[in-house]
Amino acid sequence: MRDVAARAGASLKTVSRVVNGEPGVTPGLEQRVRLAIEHLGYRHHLPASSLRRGGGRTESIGLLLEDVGNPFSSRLQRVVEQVARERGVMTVAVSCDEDPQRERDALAAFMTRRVDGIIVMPAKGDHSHLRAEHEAGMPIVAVDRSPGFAGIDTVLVDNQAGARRGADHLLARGHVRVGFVGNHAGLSTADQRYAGYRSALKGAGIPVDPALVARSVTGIAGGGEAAARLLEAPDPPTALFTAQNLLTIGAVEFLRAIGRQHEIALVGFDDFLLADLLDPAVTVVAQDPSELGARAARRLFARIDGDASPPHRDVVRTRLIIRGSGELEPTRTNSRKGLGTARVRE
Amino acid sequence: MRDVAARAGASLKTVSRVVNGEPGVTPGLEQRVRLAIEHLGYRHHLPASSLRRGGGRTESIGLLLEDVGNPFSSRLQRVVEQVARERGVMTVAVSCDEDPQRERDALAAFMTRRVDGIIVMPAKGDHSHLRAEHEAGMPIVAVDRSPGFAGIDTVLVDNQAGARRGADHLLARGHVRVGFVGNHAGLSTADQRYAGYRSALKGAGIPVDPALVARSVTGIAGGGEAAARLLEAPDPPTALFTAQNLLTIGAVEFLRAIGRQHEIALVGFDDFLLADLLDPAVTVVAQDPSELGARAARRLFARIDGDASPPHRDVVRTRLIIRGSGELEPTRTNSRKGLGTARVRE
DNA sequence: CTGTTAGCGCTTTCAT
DNA sequence: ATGAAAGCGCTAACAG
Repeated sequence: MRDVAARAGASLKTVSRVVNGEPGVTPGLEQRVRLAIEHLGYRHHLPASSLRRGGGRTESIGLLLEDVGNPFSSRLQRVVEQVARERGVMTVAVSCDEDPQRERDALAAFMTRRVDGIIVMPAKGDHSHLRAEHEAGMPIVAVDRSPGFAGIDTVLVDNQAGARRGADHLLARGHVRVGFVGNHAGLSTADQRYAGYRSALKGAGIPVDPALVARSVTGIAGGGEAAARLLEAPDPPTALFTAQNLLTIGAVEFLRAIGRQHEIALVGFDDFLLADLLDPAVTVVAQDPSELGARAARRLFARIDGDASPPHRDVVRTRLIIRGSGELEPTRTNSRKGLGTARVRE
Repeated sequence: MRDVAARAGASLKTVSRVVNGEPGVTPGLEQRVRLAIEHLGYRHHLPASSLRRGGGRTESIGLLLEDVGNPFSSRLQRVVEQVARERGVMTVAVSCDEDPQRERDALAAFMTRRVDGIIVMPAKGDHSHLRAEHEAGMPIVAVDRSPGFAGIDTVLVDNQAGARRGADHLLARGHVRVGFVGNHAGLSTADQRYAGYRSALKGAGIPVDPALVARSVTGIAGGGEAAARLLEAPDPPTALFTAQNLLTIGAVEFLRAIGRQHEIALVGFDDFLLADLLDPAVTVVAQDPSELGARAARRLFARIDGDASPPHRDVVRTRLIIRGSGELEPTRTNSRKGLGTARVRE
């Protein structure tokens, strides 16, 4: 920048003015400065600029996700990035794979880098650090999951109502033995979905049978294994409610592998690509990650812009998408595993 | 930091030493400093630190993708982020949706933020800016697509060989009328895949029929429409080769919608989740985005660490995954479009 | 082992 | 309308 000033025969401040588009520079001078910039290949240095500037915005935000590879997360990221870009802000995304330690590390790294704000999908466990950073003045919005304490903006999905809706859908079809496969117990979303399942059973006057419940299940493989385990119960389920997208996929794979995909009803929480092309197509309780991300981003930027209103709590509704797998009738016979066993359906 | 020094009764430099874990500080003093840091809630300021430090690493890299929402991109991002994290480096991801203008903007933004390096999946079109930044000293690695000029490290997929393999697979099954559905003509990957298709036909002594080729097709909906168009040709294809994951999905949806998924053979380029659960399961030429990302990231960090060797050109092989859709025999009857119109072929 | 001084690249403040 | 000087938070270089 010094070189630019020298070459243009202007002062540092003038160059600064031109670079930042501030008014009060003679067109001729401005032209000379621009030429010098062009000629020298000068690049504005944002970090240095932020340093001196009041408030010191870095024009970047942090996004802390479970796993960028999960379709739900990546759609969320997509829209957050888009909203940020419209403001000239870049998004730094970190996957922490449900690891609280990594979450803490990433949060610390965000602080150190002085991002302007953070959107976080809290892992399970302790969130005191989150609270600490927030109280230190960092704008933070929790998305998809409750941070476990008040005082912070949150944008959540109506998990309990959605899960209840999904389970009710199966019960309405006449299913009495409905299995539940859920992810990480202790995670707010997982717990709420489980609560929704319980509430549906309770509403139908059916007791919860522990043999039909698998919790803290992880990933596609885990979902398949859990489904297998549930179907081995003495009095096995005729329907499954899977509380997360990967678990649903795992269950679908398993049912298909044993050739019972048209026999065991299935409703999944969270939609996924191609769910409508499977056979049977998978009935799901759909969330809207784009909506979630957009609201979270807007909330965050409102805070960054100085909004000091009390913490908001925004809840996005879910939608039941009927496709076929959730509308299968309960089988009357006791279910048998394995292939090729003929059975009566009635 | 000044406050910390004052409270600990030490100098700024000593605090700096403690913060950076430099040797040569008396344990007692160090303890006092740590206490003061804790008490005052002091946070190290990385941007300021970078500014003064030699070379001024920002400990961040830029990742320029087509669309973070595409599974291929998000898996790539995942692994890049992981490699970066192991070095304490954060990843700034930007989706530019094949828009060259956005690509330029994002690149400029990366420069302005002084990222330590950039991994870019070049959009089609002009890449002079890429070259310019690279010559200005920014470490850059092109991934998945050729940047259109030499001099820069690239990590590519063997698109042409992979596509040839996929098309050959269909030809070997006896198909003579093989349709091609590809994305953006002008994009290196798309062009290479098309070249692979042509080379396969040539090898079989079959001329390329323009009526069976759809290029510059975009997205799931586009893939479906293109498949529809091809099947309406006077002498329609008995097999389709779709050159990108979304196009494959679109074609699958369409074939299924018209009930001919067991009749028209299909091989897709790029694997996708659940491809093995569809009916028929979809035969694909699989790429390995994780491998691609890992190699690109390692290459980038080698450059960042000062590697000045000539540009590398790394090619990752593809793998044909046989699942069913690509092994369907050519139908002898003339194909019928729509529903119910019978026609004779020969 | 510890502290002082200078200065990274930029923008503020205040003069001119 | 333009510029000189001071300083953002930190660390390199050199003292003590």
